[in-house]
Amino acid sequence: MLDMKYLRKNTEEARRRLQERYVEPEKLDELLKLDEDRRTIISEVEGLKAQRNEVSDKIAFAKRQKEDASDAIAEMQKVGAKIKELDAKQAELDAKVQELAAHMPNLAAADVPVGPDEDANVEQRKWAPKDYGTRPHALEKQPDWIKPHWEIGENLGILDFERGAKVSGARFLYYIGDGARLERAVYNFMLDEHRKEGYTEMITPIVVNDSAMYGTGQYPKFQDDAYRVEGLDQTYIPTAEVPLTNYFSGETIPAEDLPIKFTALSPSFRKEAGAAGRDTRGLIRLHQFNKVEMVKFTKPEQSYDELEKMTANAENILQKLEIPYHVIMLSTGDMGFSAAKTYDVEVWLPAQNVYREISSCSNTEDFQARRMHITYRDDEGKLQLVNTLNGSGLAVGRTVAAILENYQNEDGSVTIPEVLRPYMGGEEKLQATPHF
RNA sequence: GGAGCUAUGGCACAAUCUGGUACUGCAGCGGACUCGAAAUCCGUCGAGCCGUCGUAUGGCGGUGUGCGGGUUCAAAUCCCGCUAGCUCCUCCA
Repeated sequence: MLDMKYLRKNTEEARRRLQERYVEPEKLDELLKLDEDRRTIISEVEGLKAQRNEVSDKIAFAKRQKEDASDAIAEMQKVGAKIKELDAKQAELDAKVQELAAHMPNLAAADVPVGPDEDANVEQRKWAPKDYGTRPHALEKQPDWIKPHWEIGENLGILDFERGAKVSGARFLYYIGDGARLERAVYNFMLDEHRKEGYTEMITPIVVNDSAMYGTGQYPKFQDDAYRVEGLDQTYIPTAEVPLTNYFSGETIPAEDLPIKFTALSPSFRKEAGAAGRDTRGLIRLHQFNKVEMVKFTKPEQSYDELEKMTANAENILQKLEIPYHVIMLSTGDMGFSAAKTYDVEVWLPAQNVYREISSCSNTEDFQARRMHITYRDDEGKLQLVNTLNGSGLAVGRTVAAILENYQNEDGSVTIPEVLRPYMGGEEKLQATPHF
């Protein structure tokens, strides 16, 4: 949620910054007009309420003195009717202002590249291991035996997309045997790494209420992509960002506790509305996937430093796994609704010869905190909104895909990255193990 | 799922039956006493949100007794709906 006072006082700047986010300027004009109408009504109705309060006191006093007050009561009946009418008008305007404001995305930070889509994103840095050994190399032509991860997984008998589709539908799958074990090793490794960095590990509700979805900005605009529980005002989370960030909703956090860092593994549910036909194979775009999430609550002056650190925490996972990636800064048109600035970490998938998003780290500044009313007291004792950040650390299924593709061998086996071996009972290789 | 009870400032509580300035204590803040502190005494204390005025510490007004409605000149109080917690029954890992 944007700050109405900012929009009123800095209208021209706001207009420009909203245009950067591809919001039509008319939306802002409409919002400000409604806001003005609303304030006019408030002034009017508050005057009447002040009058009513005053006269009611007099009536109370008169009654105590056993005097007659029927004239005043008759007069206040008229005032009361007028107040009721204006209250209703104000409620209507409040709802309209709320509706419009709730659909406005966050403003971009000053250094975010302006552009309509991913073509305007700007690469920040690239990383690759010093020694690839015999693995497919990010910078060289790929050998012709290289396979996409879904073929590797099916050949090894560790991924079953067909049964997933049979039992649930497209974009669902089973992990089997070593596949399930690998997924578990990956997210345990991630959680352990984040714990070392001071994140508090959480297990959160996977179903949340509407106000939580609204608080982080998924609602009201993106309801179509959510798995909503029929008959209840609850939703299967699209990311653990929702329960983690809403943990403090409505609360004032002691300033000395900031910054606070949470991490959680959770399944994430997305309908992927509008993605029909894209990435239909493999682990890239599923309706249900595991993700390790990072969330931070900070003071405003800390939040951009903490964004850099969070992105580094995501990168750390891929560096320890020794998988190539690059980091890009998203453009104003490609960023998510609540974000002021976003870094995507994209992992290299050799079989497709592309970088694919595996983490998205965003600073929402006070955009979510304003919706959720999360505050702290500054040095002067005044309440201020905290800043909230969120990032994947990392998408687990996509990490498994990256491991399968980057660590595949010509004989169809997959070498297990060294850091995962302690989590895999010391095993060094995934071999074909037909199960069922 | 059924029944009963509960929800008031940072904390603990009163006022609810019988509608009329939300009591008191603790904590907090300011002051007195003191070399200083404790104790004591005096004063102050509804966080936040909204509107408005002001360069501003802030003033004025509105709102604010879990949430949303209703009745009334006036609601913590009466009525309806909801949420959460507790107790019992039922069920369950």
